[in-house]
Amino acid sequence: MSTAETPRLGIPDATVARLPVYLRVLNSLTAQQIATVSSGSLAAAAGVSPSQLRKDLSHLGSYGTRGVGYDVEYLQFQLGRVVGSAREWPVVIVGIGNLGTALANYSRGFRVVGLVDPDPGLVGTRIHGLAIRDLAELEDVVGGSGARIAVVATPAEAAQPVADRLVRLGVTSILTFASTVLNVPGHVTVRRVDLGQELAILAFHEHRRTESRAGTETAPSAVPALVSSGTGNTDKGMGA
Amino acid sequence: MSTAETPRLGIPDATVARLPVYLRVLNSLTAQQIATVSSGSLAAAAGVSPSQLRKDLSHLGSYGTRGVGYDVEYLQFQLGRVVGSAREWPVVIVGIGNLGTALANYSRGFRVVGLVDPDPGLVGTRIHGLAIRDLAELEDVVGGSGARIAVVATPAEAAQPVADRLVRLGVTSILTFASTVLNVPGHVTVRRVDLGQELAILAFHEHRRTESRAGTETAPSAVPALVSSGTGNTDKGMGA
DNA sequence: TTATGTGAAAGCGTTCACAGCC
DNA sequence: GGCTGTGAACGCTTTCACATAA
Repeated sequence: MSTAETPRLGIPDATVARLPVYLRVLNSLTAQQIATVSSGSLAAAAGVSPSQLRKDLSHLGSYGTRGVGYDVEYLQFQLGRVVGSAREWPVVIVGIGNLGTALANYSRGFRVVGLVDPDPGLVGTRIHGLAIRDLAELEDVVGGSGARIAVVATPAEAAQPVADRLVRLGVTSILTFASTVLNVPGHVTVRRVDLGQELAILAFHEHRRTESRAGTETAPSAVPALVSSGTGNTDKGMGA
Repeated sequence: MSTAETPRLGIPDATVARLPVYLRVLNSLTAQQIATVSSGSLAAAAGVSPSQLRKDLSHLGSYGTRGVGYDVEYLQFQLGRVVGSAREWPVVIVGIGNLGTALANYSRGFRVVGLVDPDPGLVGTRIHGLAIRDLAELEDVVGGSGARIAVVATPAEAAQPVADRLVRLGVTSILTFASTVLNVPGHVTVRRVDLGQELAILAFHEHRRTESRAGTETAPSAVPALVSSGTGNTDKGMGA
């Protein structure tokens, strides 16, 4: 063990969830031809505190230069290596409604290799040159592409059966938009994004606001704000 | 202050994020004409542990009956009251691409009162009877509807200017799908859903899996699984 | 002097275990 | 007996403060 080339397994989940954000900011910095960046600026752009950014990066290794900052390109490379975004993962999308279509048009960091939908009127349609295939051929599509990541953008009632088939086909990562909770074996990673739920959470915050405006005898107290701008800088001070 | 009718301000954010899930399960139980439910069943259906469900509900009040469980309809009512889903919040959607359209078709617990897009080819088109209006008229649309919740489903570069205008119009809750981090005043709640990022996180997990399969000299160690099925029941035991 | 990297402390969230009530 | 409600323990995440290096 000479130079610390070890990315070290065991990165906290919370950190993993933020790495793609950092990577995106770095991409934007590269586009602006910015070669070096400090933890303060990078953190501000990513909407986190500088110390959190440094702690996050420290889990991957020491890729910065003290007194200077981070070399954008190098850090970008290292992050890309860890996140796996460097390699483009094959992804299969099940359910080509508005949401599925939106995903199909995405193509950063991964490659859509399969589109599946049960609607006969949709089967055969092409998105970016890729034809939509029938749900019955799911086994073929997944098996043929070797995809391990799948997106479930079907109605709620279809989600679980589809997930079961996906898991049987060797899929180990699922992104679902269905409002139901998917039941999968422990070795499968599921991420659920529920648009209705996101709005319901916002509704709660509005509800709380109007309630406190009605003003019972509870202290007014400043609203904490779940996610605000990254203005609450800590550390020592912040560079302009 | 006699009976505990106080929903108590200061519910943990993590709990707030789960309440809509519980509410959805309760709706489904009502549809099945089920009158009573235990924390165990409800938790299983929601994909959380029974103790977590009970703790979550305990923040709202004591709405269950010991030895029996929860009255579905009553709990549904109380949860709806807290979440604010009972009242249908007016929502404005900016950016009517595939994502915006998907949102526009949603209509549970809130009411879409405005659709806005800069594309002249789209302006005038109706979704569920509501006409898409030009981005230039955003002030009119938001002001006229009194909406406090807005969805930003625009390309990344348009998100910040749109958010600025929304905030100026009195919007205090924003759901954004743009990959950039929105800069807003502290009193505004922002929730960001980045589809590309969700996939990037899954890609990381796949990356980690294949890496540990390649097996460097690091200990193999069982993969933790970020989100699995709720099979890991704790408490005492689990019913069927 | 600057800005990173990191132990230590503080803050949250989840799980446990059991008291309390039906 | 059964199941809820909840203090206490535990573990994870974030923040702080400073040692470290250019």
